[in-house]
Parts: sequence; structure tokens; C-alpha cells
Amino acid sequence: MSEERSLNFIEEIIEKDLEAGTHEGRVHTRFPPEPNGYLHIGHAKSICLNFGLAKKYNGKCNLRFDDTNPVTEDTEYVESIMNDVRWLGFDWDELHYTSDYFDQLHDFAVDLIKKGLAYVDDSTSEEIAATKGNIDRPGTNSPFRDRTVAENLQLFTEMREGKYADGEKVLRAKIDMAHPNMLLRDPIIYRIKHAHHHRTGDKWCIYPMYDFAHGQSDSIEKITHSICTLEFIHHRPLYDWCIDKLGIFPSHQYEFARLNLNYTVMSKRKLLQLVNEKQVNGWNDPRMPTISGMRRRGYTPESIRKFAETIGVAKRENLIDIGLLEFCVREHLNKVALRRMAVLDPIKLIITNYPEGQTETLSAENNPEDENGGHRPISFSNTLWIERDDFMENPPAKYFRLGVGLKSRLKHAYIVECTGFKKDENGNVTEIYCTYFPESKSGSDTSGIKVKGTMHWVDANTAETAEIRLYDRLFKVENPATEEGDFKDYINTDSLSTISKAYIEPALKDATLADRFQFLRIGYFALDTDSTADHIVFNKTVGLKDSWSKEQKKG
RNA sequence: AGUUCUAUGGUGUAAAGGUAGCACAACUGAUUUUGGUUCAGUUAGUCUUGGUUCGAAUCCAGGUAGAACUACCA
Repeated sequence: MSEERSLNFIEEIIEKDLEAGTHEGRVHTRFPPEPNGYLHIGHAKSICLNFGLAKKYNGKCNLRFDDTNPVTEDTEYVESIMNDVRWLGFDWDELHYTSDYFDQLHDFAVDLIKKGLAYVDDSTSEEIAATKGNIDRPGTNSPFRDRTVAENLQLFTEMREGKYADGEKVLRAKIDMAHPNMLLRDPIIYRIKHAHHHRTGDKWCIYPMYDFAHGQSDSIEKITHSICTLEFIHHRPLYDWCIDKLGIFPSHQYEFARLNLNYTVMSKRKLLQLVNEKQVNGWNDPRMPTISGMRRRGYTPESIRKFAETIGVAKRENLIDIGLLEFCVREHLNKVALRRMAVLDPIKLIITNYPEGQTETLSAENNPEDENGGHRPISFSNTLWIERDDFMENPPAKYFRLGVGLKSRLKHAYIVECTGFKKDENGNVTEIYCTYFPESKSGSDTSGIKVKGTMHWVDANTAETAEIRLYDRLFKVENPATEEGDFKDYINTDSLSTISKAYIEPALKDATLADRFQFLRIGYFALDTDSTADHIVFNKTVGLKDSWSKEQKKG
């Protein structure tokens, strides 16, 4: 029995097409972002789908920048998008820009005019909206609807030549002002914009609308399966209309449900707002659902691809638990992350029976999940940093770490027994004292002592320091987009907390941006791009599963 | 109100007329020098009402619920 995964509905369509010999068995998809923002995890789903389908069916996938609106688009976004797609592990077969087709698209418009299927309209935008009708009321014909072909040709030429100001005239398709689908009520297909385009410069002052560019671009590239999200479903009749009237290659559009993740927002408009209003520190802020944000936070391409595969592809609206993404991240990081020790909230532990000034070097495995992971040396002395919450003055039952009289193991080192502690005048514990059992050394333990708890630690004599940034969900509610009022009212103001001085083991000093670490018992961490040789900065990628805090919450 | 789309455990997603399965989450337990990992197990689902059929998540009809559409954005 083969491990065959069931097909999603798009794969079913493709396999049916393959069987029927449609397009000579060719599968050609495309990923068509508009370069007006950074890519987010929702785009990642689409990228994995489109490029994944091409790979699975031995086909091709293009990257096409849908750049028909010069006022919002920028090469900065083009660069970031290419970078993100490559980082995710995909490479396009062809790179295109809709703007490369402007000449052809213009000729298509002329063709439509000649066929009597398009006309130049002098109405204002308000007039066009007013005569469009309503969802349950038909629209009315524009007074300019019956201009002659010759007149339309002349006017459209003048539009292109820059004779008119923005908004003075538009070119509309002549379809049906009473159509139940609003998009077919003589949609605008060309508008005047005297704007500088990031690629074509000042060559054009008229630009095609999405509906007059997308399907034709697919057709020009001989795309067989044009996959987009559900909100474009109403556009499909128009997509088909253009291809049909123009008599060009019949690309076909299929729609799937976009990804929604809880506790975040996924619209470029909202994300741009967060960036512009400095609610976050740029598009690649580690709290952002952008690919660049996740990369900076320490997520891996493997984990994002696995996530995309796990959530599946269907046509019903969904709201995926962010926990599933985090699961995929942990799952991959568990296999590849180097284990290291770091103490985020330090308190001093003094071993009273370990000779002052003595040090020894212990061996610590780099990754228990990887047989070939090797070991590293770590130093040990009588003064260590341990985590503040690994000690309790009045420990409850089932607490496995330190409290006076309790024993616990120092990972990779010895078992210690807590003998006392010191408080300052404010009642805060400042030092913890313990004795160690020399014969309990890790790997050669002959002490016979059994302990349930193990703690991480860092030798105070050799420790380095680092800044650590911890992240929480960006929003306080599951779905800020559907909440009453402004989505920004639901921002979690505690989504970033910074630890300015944590103690880390010396091996971490050489970390690079490509490294992934597990700080033992805490979580997964990656170097931040702000990090320098003198000031090391780590991001917490995601925490370890924590069944102790769960236990505590139960009370 | 019109049109279009959708409806399966808490969340996702399978089952193409024949045992409702998988993943995450939750909960037990075992293992563990990370309260991590791993392993074993438990809880929990076909929107509703009819119809067709020996048999319906699946086919048909009617409800109900949710979403999308009325930008010179994509």
C-alpha cells in the first residue's frame, strides 16, 4: 500500500485534465503578487500551492508581478518578494511583469473597440457609480455607450496620447448594465493615470485595470491553471469573457479559500498601517505574519512548507490556530536546533563544597535528536547562574527543582542539594546555596541518587551576556478583522518584551544568522539582524511545550 | 432583496452510495539527565427537515447559517 495523500480539489481538476489530455498534458501555474507590500504567510500558502503543483505534475510555475497600478507599486517590494519566494525554497520558471504586456494589452483594448465591445466614457467616477445600479437594482446605460467605433478609436488614442487629465475619460467594456453580477455592468478596463511607473517610466498615461490585465497575462503565458483566492470568484465570468471575445489562449481560473490565522491580521492594507503607524518595527518585525518577519524571528522554510501542506486546500472559509504553525516550527527545530544553555532571569547559585577558584570542563551534547551532532565543552565552577523560578522558598508538592532540602540535577553536571538562601532588605532572594555530590557527575554517576528535576545553568566565570527579545501574539482577540471598531484597538501592547541582560554560554558568542538554537528548557532562539559582536541579540522563535505551567494553571 | 460560493469533532482536512479517517488542540499513562522529545491510549463530528435507496456525509427537494460581490485597488 502506497502512502498516498488524498488529493485536494485542485489536484483532482488537474488530474482530470491530464487524463483528458487538455493542453497536451501541460501544467503551468503562476504566482502573481502585486508589488505593493511584503508577502505574508497567506501568500506562502499560495506559493506552496502554485509552485508545489508545478513540481508535482512536472510542470512550470511563473512569478509574475501584477504591476498595473503605478501609484502603489515599488521596486522595493519587487526585491522583497523575489527574496521571500527564494527563501521559501522555490524558483520560478519564468519571471514576468504585467507591465511587459502593456503594448499587447493596449492592442487587445483596440481590438475590443473595433468589435464594438468597448467604449470611451466621459462620465465622472461618481456618475459611473450612480448608474451602476445596486445589488437588487439594475444599472442604466451611459449616455456615451453608443459612440461609434471610429469615435471610440479616436478618443482612446487621445487618451493614450495624454490629451486628457486623470479621471476625465475611461474605457469600458460593453457588456450588460443589468447583469446580476455587478462586475459585468460595463466594467472599466482602462483608466488615465499620469503617474510614473516603476518599470515603464513615463511611457504610458493609461493603465489597464486588473480585470483587463490578469486573464490576458495568464493567456499570454499559456497558463493552464490560474489559481487565486475565493474573493475573485465573481471575476471569473469577466476573466472568461475577455478571453472569449479576444479569442486568445483559454487559461482557466480556479479559486480556493485564503488562509486566515487567529490573533493576527492578514490584509496588506492593515499590515501597511501597522508599519506606517509604527505599531511594529517595519515589515519584518518578528511579530508580523510576513515571511520576512517570520524569517527574522527564526522560523524555517521547511516549517512553513510543512504548515502549508498540513492546512490543506479547500473552498471553505477557515481560521487556523496559530498553534498549528508553532507546532510545525517546533517539529522542525527539534530536529535541527543546537542545544545551548542560557539563563534569562538569573539568580546566583553558590556550591559551598566546591573549591573556590576551581574549574572543570564538562561535555555537553549538541543535539540529542542527532547522533552525529557531537559535543561541546562547557565550563563549571562553584558560582553559577540559574533561572530564578528554578528555586522556590515554599515549593509546592510535585515541584522538582530547588527549595531548601530539595535535590535537583544541573544538566550535564552534578546533582546538588539546596542548603539555604540569602535575601536582601526588600525580601528578595539574592543568592542560593547548595552542596554538590562529587560522585554524581553526568555520564559517570555512581551516587545512586535519583532526582526528578534537571536545571540548566551557566558558569558565572565564563558567561557572556545577550539581549533577548520575547514575543507574544500581536492581537488580544482571535479575529481582529471581524471585531467591532478599529482592528488596532485590539493590539496586544505586551507583544514584545526585552531582556536586556541574559547570561549565555560562551559557545553562543559565535552564533550566525543561519544558526538555530534550543535554549534548554526554554525554547527555540535565533540571532536577530540587530545583533553585533559587542551586543548579541537573540529572538525567541517559539517556546518549548510547557506542561509544568499547564499543571500550575490548573491550580 | 439579487447573484455566487460554502457547511464533517474545539480547529483544520479526508472519505467520489458500503466500517466517518488523519493532523493539531485537550485529557490519561509510560519513557526521559530538557516538566522538551518519543511512545501508548482517551474524549469529541456529518447544519436541519423530508425524499430516493437494501444502504446517504455523499444523490434529490425545501429550510437554516456563514461568506463574497455594488473601488478609475489587486
